Amino acid sequence: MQNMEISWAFRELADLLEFEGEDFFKIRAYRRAARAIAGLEEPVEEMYRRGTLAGVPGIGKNILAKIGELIATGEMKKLQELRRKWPPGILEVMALPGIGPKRARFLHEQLGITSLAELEEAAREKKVRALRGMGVKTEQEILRSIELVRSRRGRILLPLAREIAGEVATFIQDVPGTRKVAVAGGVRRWRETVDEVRLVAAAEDPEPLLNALAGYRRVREVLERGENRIRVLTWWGVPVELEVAGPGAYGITLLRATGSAEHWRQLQALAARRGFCLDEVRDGPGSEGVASVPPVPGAPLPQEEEDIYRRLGLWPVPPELREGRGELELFAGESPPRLLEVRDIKGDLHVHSDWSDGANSILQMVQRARERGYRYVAITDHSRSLTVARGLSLERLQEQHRLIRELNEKEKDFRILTGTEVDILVRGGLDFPDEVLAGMDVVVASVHSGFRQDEETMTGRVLQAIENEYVTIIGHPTGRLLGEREAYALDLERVIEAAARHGKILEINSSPDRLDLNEHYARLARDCGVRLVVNTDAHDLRRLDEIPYGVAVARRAWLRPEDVVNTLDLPDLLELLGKKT
DNA sequence: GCCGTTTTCGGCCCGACTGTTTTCAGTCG
Repeated sequence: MQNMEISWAFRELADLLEFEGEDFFKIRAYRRAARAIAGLEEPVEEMYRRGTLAGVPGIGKNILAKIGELIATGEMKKLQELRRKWPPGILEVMALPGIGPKRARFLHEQLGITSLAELEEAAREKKVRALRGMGVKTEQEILRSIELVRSRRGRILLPLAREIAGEVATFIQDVPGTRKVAVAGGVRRWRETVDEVRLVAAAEDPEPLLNALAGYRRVREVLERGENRIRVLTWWGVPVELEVAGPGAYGITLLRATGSAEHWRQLQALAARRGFCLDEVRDGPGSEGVASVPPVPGAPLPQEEEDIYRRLGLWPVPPELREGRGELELFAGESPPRLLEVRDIKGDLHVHSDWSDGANSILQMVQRARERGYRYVAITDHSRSLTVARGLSLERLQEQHRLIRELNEKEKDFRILTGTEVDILVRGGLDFPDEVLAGMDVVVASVHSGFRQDEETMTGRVLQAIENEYVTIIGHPTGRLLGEREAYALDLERVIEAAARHGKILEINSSPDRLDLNEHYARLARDCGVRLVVNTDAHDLRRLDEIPYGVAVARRAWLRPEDVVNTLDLPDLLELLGKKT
C-alpha cells in the first residue's frame, strides 16, 4: 500500500470526524499524520515492518495501529464505519469556500443536503437564505463556489498526475512484450493541471499490454478499448489512456500523443509544405495501427521523435514548449535556444524553517540544499503579523540572523543568506521597518491577507512594496492556489511595469499548487525586462525538491538561464542584490 | 489524536474578517 493512499485515508478520516464535530486536536493530529506520511521518503510499509515508523513525529501508538491495519487488511475499520454513516457528497459540500464542518452539518440537518447538486438546487430555490445565520450573500457565494468547483472538476495537479503516470508506466514496462513505454500528453508537457494521463508503449502485439492494463489492480473500469488503445478509469478517479504502437511507429505515436493538438497540427502543416505527410495513427475496427513519414529516398523511417523533428528541419522541441505558440519558428534556427534547466539553479531564495511555520531546522534545509548542489539558500521565514505561521518578532528575527551569521562562519563553499518573507500589510506598507529590512540579504515581500480587496487597493499594496528600496523579490505575486483559490484582483501589467522600473525581481513559485507567476506572466515579465527567480517556498525538506515545477513554468515561458537570477554564482548574485560578498 | 530530561496529564489554536446579527458564530490564513 502506497504512502499516498495511507495519507489519503487519514485525511478522509479527519474530514469525516470534523463533520461529526469531533475534538479539534484529534482531527489536527490525524491531519498532521497524513502530512507526515505524505512527506516520507521511504515506503510506509517498509518503515512499519522495520519499526522505524514509530519515530516519525506525529505518529503515535493509535495512528501506528491504524497504519498497521491498513497495511494488513487494506482497510481501516473506523474509516469504513464513518463512510457508511455519511454520504460521500458531504465532503464536497464541506470543501466549498465559506462552508466549514458546522455549516455542512447544519445544511445536512436542516435541508437534508448530502451533495453539491442538492445544495445547488436548494440555493437556487432560495431555501438557504431562509436558514438561521445565512442570508442572500451566503447563498449567492455558495452558487458561485459550486460553479468554480464544477469548472475544475476532474483536473488534477501535476505531482499526482506524475505519480500516477510513473506507477502505471512502471507496471506496463514489466508486461512481457513491452519494448518501451513513455509518458505523453499534458503530463509530459508539464501543464499546470491535467484531466488525464496518457502513455505510449512500443510492442509487436498490443493485446497483452491492453489486457494487462485492463486487469491492473488500480483500475476501476475500462472506459474504451480499441485495437491498440485502451482508456481506463483508475482508483484515483483519473482516466489513463495507453496507446501501443508497433516499434516502427513509436516515435510518431509518442509525438502525437504528447501534443498539444495545435503543435501537432503545425507539424503536419510544416511536413506538408516540405512535401511529405505526417499521418495520424489510425485506430479502430478493421484498421491496423499505421503511421508513416514517407521516407526521403534512401533514408530510414524515423523511429524516434527527435529524428522526426530533424527530418522536418527542426531542432527537437522540448515537450514543455509544444503548445503551438511559435515554438516551431524558435527551433528552426541555426542553433536551438538554450532554455533554463534544473541544473542551472544554484540556490533557492525563498525557504522557510522551523523558526516560523517550516517543519525543518535551518541546518536541515541547508544540508538538503547542499545535496541538491546549490551554492546558497536564503532563509525567509514569515514576519511578525502572520501569527498563524508563527511569524518572527523583531527580536527573534535578529536572533535568527545572528545564528545564520555564526553558521556561515563554519560553512565552506556555501552561503546561508539572511532574509524574511515580509508581509505586505492589509492597509499597505510592510511588516518590518525599513532599517530592519536594510540589513538583510534577501527580502521577499508577499501578500497573505485581505485577499478580497478590489483591484485598485490590492495593486496599490503591491506597487508600494515594489517601490520600497529594500525589497528584492515579490513572492507568489498573484496568490492563486490552483483548484482552491483564484488569484486576487491585481493589475499584473502595472506590477510588471513597476518591477521593471525599480529593478525588482518577480518570483516563479515552484509549489505545484501555486506556479505563480504562471508561464504567461513570466514571459510577459521577461519581455518587459524584469528578472525572475525560481523559488520553492519550501516548508520542509521534500518541498525543496519541487524546483523542477518552477523550472518547467520558466521553460514554458521560454526563459533562458540569464533571465533567472538564481542561476547566478554567489558573487554575481550578491552584486545584483547590492550586497557585499 | 500526539507530546514531554521542567510534565504521562494538560497543553496544543490565534486574530481578523464576514455576514449575519444587534453581540457573535463560523471560517480562514
